[in-house]
Amino acid sequence: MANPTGLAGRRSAAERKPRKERWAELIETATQVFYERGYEAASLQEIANRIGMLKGSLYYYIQSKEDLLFEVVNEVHQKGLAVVTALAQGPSPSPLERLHRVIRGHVEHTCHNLVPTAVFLHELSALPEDRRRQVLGDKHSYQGVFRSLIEEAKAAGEVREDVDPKLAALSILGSANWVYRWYRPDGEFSAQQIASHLAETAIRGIASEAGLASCTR
Amino acid sequence: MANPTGLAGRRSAAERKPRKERWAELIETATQVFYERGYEAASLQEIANRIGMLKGSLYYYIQSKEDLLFEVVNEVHQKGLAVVTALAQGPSPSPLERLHRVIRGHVEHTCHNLVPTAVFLHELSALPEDRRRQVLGDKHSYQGVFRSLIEEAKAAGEVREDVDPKLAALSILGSANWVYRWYRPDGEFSAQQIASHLAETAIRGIASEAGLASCTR
DNA sequence: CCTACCGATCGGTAGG
DNA sequence: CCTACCGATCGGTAGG
Repeated sequence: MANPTGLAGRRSAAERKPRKERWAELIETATQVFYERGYEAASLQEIANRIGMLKGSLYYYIQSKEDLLFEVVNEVHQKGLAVVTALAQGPSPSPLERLHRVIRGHVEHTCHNLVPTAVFLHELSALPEDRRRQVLGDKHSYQGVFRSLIEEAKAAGEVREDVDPKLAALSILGSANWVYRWYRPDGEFSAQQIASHLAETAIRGIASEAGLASCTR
Repeated sequence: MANPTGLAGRRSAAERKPRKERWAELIETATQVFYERGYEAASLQEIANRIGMLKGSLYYYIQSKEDLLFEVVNEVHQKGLAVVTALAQGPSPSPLERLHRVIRGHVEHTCHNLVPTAVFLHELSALPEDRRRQVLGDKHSYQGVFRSLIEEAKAAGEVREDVDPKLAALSILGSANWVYRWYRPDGEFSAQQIASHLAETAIRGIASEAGLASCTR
């Protein structure tokens, strides 16, 4: 480390960065500290230290510590949801193929945005209920994307009759989300490898014989 | 509530309970408070209040707050592991059938012990590394049970050749563990329903044609 | 953004 | 287990 004290050192006013730039730096640092310590255990003091600012000065940018968590969590949720909905709407021979693509995309996005995703999945519960709902939206948007695809596939006869779409959606989302707990960029499995495996087994788990036959992978 | 202040009220020395009884009450209360607030946000003050004791008096039973988390987390982990290993070793026509049973048992155990399980899965990371390892053991015991069964099934030709047992184990554990995030005792799905679904889809996800045929459910 | 604070609460302890 | 504490740190603020 260039700075063994962990303090970035305060700058003179002349070095002040543009507000937008500072804000981005602040969010990035907060994400990292929340990831390492957990939201509750993370202190504004440490965040301030890392960006070379006094703790009180953070309030030039925020109204409360909670604002930081909200921002971090909201940002990654929007991004992830965008990825997943885009893939779900794309063209494809069959709903089951689209589901396959959505799972892959979701898992790869998780792996490539491990730190903010982990904060989202682990610390969302630290937000008060109203702000949590503000992030998630009134609908179960994420779950809804998966569920709709499964319903569609079921209507097309590609999914077994005894499969409950909501239960299946929760199950698939679970195996996918859990990835943040064990994936490591330098680990033995690549993001693509994990994404492919999860998508493949999830599809096989719910597909009817007809559905399985229609997937030519 | 019988006591609207949230304080249980202190007892006279004559009402002092046996140490073992008090200890059990303490652990149970700590589990609940950790569940509701998260470990970091939970205060010893609140735990003490709920059992009608002064905060300082807790140190008659513990050396640190961390002791409480360790105890809670260790207890439920041992119990869960016992359930799963017992089921894995039981008699059965095929390894895949045993895996089916293990997944069901694991999920039902999770649902029936939702609060301590949630604390285990969510707050384990709040323990320092050495005590975390002390809980989990040096081996990945949980993951190992699932992985071994999958390896066995693969050797018996019941699992597809292209399935990586470790990846499959992590995937199945993920969908099962995630249940603590959405299962509610009064929700629309029963523990048995969820357990059956997860087991069924997980098996179908990895089974070979021969393996699928050998499972007559 | 810094200076200079504050009240509240936290985990924990000595001594009985 | 209670009495009676303590130092540290926390999130947050007034004023510039």
